[in-house]
Amino acid sequence: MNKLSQSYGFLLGKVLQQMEGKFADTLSPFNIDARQYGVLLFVQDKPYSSQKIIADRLQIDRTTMVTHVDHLETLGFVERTKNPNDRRSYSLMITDKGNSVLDSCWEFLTDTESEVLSPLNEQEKQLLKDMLIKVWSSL
Amino acid sequence: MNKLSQSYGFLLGKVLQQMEGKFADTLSPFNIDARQYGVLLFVQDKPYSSQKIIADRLQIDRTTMVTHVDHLETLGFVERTKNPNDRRSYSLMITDKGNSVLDSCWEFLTDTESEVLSPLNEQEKQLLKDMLIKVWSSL
DNA sequence: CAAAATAATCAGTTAAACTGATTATATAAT
DNA sequence: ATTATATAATCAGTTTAACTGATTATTTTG
Repeated sequence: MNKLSQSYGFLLGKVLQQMEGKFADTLSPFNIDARQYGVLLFVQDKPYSSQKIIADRLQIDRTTMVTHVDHLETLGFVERTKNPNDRRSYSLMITDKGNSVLDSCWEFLTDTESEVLSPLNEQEKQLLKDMLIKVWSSL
Repeated sequence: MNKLSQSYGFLLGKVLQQMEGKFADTLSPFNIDARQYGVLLFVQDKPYSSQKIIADRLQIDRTTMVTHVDHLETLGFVERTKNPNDRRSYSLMITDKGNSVLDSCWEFLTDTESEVLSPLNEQEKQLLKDMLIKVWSSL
């Protein structure tokens, strides 16, 4: 076994590359990518969030967030309303259409994850998730 | 805990994003990125490989591989020589300079990985590596 | 009230990977 | 042996995603 295929960066990247390709199969019919799906999930979970909040939590560039939200708004998946307590920012809300897209895709996306991680048993998958959450929480 | 921060795709992506940012600090003084470092590691491990072989093994697009190798060759880190058994392909060889770049960076890169994964203990890190290798091997 | 900070946006740039076509060489089929 | 097919590498041009730096509107601080 060589250095490259022992390195975390390489391994994480290749596993992710595989997943993202398959995610795209599910999401492209809805004209969004995995990051936009993530933003939509965030807005569903934390309604009234501002773009700044989402950008910070998801570590997405502020200007990139603008284009993501523009896109989701154009598709009618989220709505921007001015936050009355701070009119510089928007309160984002997911729409019924947005909710239905999340629902339509969720099972396919988790199936994709399971498919890619199929060499692992249930216990290992849970362990992997726990470890990744532990690491992500510390960032 | 919400759906997003429970999803493997999201978690893998964010952990990787963190690592790649730090890898860049180590590698940019040498004017290469993590993928080019990976190609260089591959060539060190499997000398005489063709671009096609590397592209297949590392799942990198063939034309992207051309630019990676162009770049590494320009920097004097690899050499292209025509394979006498199949003059369509090159045999790539790492140079002394290439070896020395690999050596100079390796410790910093593995330290970066450890730093990002620092919430995990040694046993967990090994377990994570084993699981990622298991998944990657199946792809 | 004036100055500094913040949220969102915009125009323009950079960077990475991809598409499709081309050249040189090798392999397979008749 | 000759023709047709396949392969490795390359090139020009496109696409895509994210980033930089400046601007506007609004809020907070001094």
